[in-house]
Amino acid sequence: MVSPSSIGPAFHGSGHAHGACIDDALARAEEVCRRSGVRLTPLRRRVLALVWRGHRAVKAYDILAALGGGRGAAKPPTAYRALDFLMAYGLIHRIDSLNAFVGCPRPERGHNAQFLICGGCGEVSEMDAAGIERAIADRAADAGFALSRKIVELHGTCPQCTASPPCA
Amino acid sequence: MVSPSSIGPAFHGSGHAHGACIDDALARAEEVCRRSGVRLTPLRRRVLALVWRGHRAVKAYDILAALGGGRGAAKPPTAYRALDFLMAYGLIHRIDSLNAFVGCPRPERGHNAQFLICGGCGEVSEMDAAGIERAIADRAADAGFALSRKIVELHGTCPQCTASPPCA
DNA sequence: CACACGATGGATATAACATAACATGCGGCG
DNA sequence: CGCCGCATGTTATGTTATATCCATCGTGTG
Repeated sequence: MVSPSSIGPAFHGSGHAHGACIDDALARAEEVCRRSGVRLTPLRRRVLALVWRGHRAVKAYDILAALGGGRGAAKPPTAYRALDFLMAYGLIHRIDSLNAFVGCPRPERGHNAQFLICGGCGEVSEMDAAGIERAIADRAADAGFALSRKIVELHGTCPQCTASPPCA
Repeated sequence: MVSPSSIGPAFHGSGHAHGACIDDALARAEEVCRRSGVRLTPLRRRVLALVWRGHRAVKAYDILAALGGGRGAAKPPTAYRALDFLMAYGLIHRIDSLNAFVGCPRPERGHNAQFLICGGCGEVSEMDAAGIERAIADRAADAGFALSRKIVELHGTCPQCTASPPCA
């Protein structure tokens, strides 16, 4: 069985009980907000659940469309405000190279993150690889460069897609 | 003197003869195109020179505005097509986290690249740090992940800006 | 209660970034 | 010439993101 909240370059593939991933993410979010004294409002909760619809990065306008299901469609600021909030508390990450957002599997701790992004299935796997961070910190130090935000987005093909490309 | 085509995390600061950087970049581009049997047309040359206006990342619509100097203003596809061409031949890189483009100081060889991006002066410094590449390759291999595109964009503050922040 | 306030999010508009689809011009070549 | 291929121009539209202003709601306080 795949442990849904484990960290590392684990790709989930198509066969796992994803409901638990969503539930876990929401539970973690409740906890983070409780500790920070901020509110996980129904809207923010809904947006977080939408980001966690899968292990793929989700576009802001897809969120928006999903929100607006009924008649009065939701407007962009509604989605972006919720996404900004979730980012501020580390509950989601933005993947700049995709203009999209992905759930953070472990928002509870400040962490570094690198992303493996499969071009086949679209799955995004978050890592916190000490070796990569160290190499980056070393190089920045050599250059006298004070790091703030570190973006590492690695595109390629995950093991499942390498084994059996998604032809469907 | 600063060697304009040297590689490494060298920041140029404000005091260098930048004309030489532009001239060198154009000369390298001519050479790359000659070898590949493609044409560095006047438009492409102009766009490349505009990207090399400084060591900062340049936005597509700024290029566009600079192109449209005369009467019939240039349209977006004009700029994007030239930028796409320059990217295809490695003459410029796209900085995804800025939606902007920066000249490549050594297009002549296939290479990896990581970018140091100063939030103070905006200067972007391209590196090819073997240690970072190795750490990334190792981690991807552990995950059984076949890498294609590697994005490493490191935001922070360059030595010059750390020493004397650009208050002006 | 009346009021001020801060937080949330709805509404309107527009800015910023990017591409699709089709037309034109121009040089090379049979 | 007639055709092709490439580069560029033109028109329109799609996609992503933000600014600004306003309505609502809960809460603390006089």
